[in-house]
Amino acid sequence: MAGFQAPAGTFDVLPPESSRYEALVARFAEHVARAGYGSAITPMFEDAGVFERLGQSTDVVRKEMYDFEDKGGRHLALRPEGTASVARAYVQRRPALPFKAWYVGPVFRYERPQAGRYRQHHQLGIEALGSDDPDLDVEVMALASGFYASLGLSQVRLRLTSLGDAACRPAYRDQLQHHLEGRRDQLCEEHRDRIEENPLRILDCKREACRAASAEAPRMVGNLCDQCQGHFARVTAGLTALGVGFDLDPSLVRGLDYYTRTTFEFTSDALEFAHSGAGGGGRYDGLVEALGGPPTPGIGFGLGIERILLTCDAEGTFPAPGLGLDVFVIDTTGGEGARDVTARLRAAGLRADRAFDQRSWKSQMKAALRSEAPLAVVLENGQTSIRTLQQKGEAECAERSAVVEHVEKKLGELR
RNA sequence: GUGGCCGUAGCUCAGCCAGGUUAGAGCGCCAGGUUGUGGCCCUGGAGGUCGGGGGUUCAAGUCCCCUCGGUCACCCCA
Repeated sequence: MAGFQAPAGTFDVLPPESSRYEALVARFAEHVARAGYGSAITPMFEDAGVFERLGQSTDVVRKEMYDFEDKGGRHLALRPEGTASVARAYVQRRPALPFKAWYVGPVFRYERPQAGRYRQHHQLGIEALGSDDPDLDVEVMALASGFYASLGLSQVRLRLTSLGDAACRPAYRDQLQHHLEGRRDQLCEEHRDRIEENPLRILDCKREACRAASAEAPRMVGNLCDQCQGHFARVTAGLTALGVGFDLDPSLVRGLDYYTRTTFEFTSDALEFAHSGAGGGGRYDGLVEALGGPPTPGIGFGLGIERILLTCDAEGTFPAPGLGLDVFVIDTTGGEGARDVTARLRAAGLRADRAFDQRSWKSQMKAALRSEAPLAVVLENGQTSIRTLQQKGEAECAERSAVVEHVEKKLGELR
């Protein structure tokens, strides 16, 4: 166990599990491409200021960011989430609106690792900039919801609320603050002094003290301005029309401060509470402006790949696809035959693997069976044969020179 | 960042509480036997700085301290 290990909170994804990651990303790409989202590839690090615009009361930025100074004295940070980079790219490049993009990649947060919680995890996400049409909110949530469903997941729930906007949130905030101040000594120790900083966060506190104190507290959804209320009504009606199930959750508060209006989270009932969050997102109509761009509405979501796969495990769905080998070459005559035949099979477009190191027949046979290839080509003294592997069958002799054609024919018969 | 539990073979673990010959098992791996040259079965083999460092002791996998990593709760989130 001496030597190097992956840094705390990071991990390696090796075959066969890695094929599951790839299949998940491929499925996501296909799913959102159908709705007109193209892929955005942005840097994994940015000027730290890009993320600081996400809000100073968010832990992800305030205390969990991997920031550092580079050799040129620039203050940079590994991205702690995906939205800010896409928004920054929009401000810098100004693609035509609406701008719809998806992304995949690692994000970094300096946290205490735990099951389902890492210092580097991977997110899939989409962002749609340039429209405040509530139908776009519906599209975004429906895409996420449909993606979970396409994986065979049935225990992922969409929880939804509206956080209002610049017109109604400040007034609500004051009202909430006032309410909580009257009950300051009832709050848990942690939150007693955070009423001014972020009173909304207290609504989400799990401690009995805070829950009691905030039980009667006014809720944002009940204090929306007319426009936000209209927007939210269109959103819920749209989801219902499309058959996307959701639960209204007025206590929902998300970790990033930039959210406005529609805000949502996907949680899996199949996972432990501590890491049950499988994705989340919402509208961020002020973010582009905060990053120095023109006032531009936007909405998007980020989904945690590891959490999704944990959920798949818990629900017994979306297994890792195999390598999909067509044929495995066994050679007990020294290896030159395997070298040449394998090369010819591959050149013909087949997926072929072989054993090395002149192992025994038995060992090569075991490897062939393990490979899950349906066929084996067996090279022995003066003889070449083709065998079915998944069930015992007669070996068919073949001319060495015609082995590729023979394998192709046999594969055709098996399918 | 706070607290609890855990680190022994590639994997899953026993051994530690009451320190004492060459540290074990199952699975996996390699070789041989058996089998219709094939998944079972039988025999043998390779593989371990007992996470790392320090200490106590005649003697440490076992006791103590530190450290690294994992895990659980909190915090927070994907």
